[in-house]
Amino acid sequence: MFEEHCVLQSMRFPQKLWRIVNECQTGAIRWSANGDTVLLDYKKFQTEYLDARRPIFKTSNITSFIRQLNLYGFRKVTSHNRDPVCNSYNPHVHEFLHENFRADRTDLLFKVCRKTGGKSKCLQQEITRSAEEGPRLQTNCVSRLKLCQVHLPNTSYKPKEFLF
Amino acid sequence: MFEEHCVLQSMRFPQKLWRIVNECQTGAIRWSANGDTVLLDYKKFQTEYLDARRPIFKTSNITSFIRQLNLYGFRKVTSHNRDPVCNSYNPHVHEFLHENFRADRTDLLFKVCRKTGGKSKCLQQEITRSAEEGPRLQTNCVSRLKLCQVHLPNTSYKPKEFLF
DNA sequence: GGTTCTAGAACC
DNA sequence: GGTTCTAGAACC
Repeated sequence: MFEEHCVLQSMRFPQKLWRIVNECQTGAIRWSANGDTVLLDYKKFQTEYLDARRPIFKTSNITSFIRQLNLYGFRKVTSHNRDPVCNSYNPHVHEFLHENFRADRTDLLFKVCRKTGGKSKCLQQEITRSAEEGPRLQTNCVSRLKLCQVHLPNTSYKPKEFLF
Repeated sequence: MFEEHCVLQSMRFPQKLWRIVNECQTGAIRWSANGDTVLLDYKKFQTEYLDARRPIFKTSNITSFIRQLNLYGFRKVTSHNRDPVCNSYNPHVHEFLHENFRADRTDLLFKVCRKTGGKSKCLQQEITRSAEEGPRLQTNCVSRLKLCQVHLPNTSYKPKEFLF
């Protein structure tokens, strides 16, 4: 278990995040029902994963963690197409989307990389983004509508297996 | 007490903040030992003053609260001239400085105003800042050195009277 | 005027 | 590559 913790610490941000989303059992961080976005409970996440006494990330600051998400291209999901878990009863839960950060898709994970000031190393990501954006979002909206009809509290995507 | 709460809600940010710094008894927010900066315990402050069930500010988000501080010209105090309370034993305590936000100086409070994109309404503040900056900081460093020698835990400036 | 999301820049 | 502080911009 101690060794496990050391492995986590040494990983890069996207890999570390993917691992944590899959292993967390408390709802601090989890996949949305579709498995294509991440649901983050700021309050729980701070307590469980940003505790300075047990450092997993180098910061204990939720703001710095959000900055990392943005630097890696995650975007907040707002407005009508949020996961139904993000409602007024769960004010601390926020949803983040990255085209290439999805449950069961470790094959895409290499495309999640840090945005740099100048030219990005994630060339492939840039190229494919515009082509995928349109249809994906459409599909997402339809499935979200269905979800809203049948949603039960705490329904969220359960990963089938851990690939790391 | 309920009425009191309504009054707080209707105040502008600097006045509201000044009031809270003076009335808070828990250490969530308080004056530094000198009374010229504000010590903010993110964790306690979130619980006590950003609770969505008892809204004082319109946000329950500590990040938005910090954005307000910055918009009004508060700056984080970093490096060696921090108040001794801001140490590794108090990881949630952060210190903020505004030239015109000080204990017992309500006469300066009108100069604490929102930075706008273009021209600021706080013309007087702009003019006096450069003249005051040098000597004030020097004095501050000396007194901080003394404080470091004699510092006792939880020592902080106690306001003499509430002027609102 | 207040809130939110994201990014710039400097630093480690 | 990660962290921190601050600001831009859009929105309410």
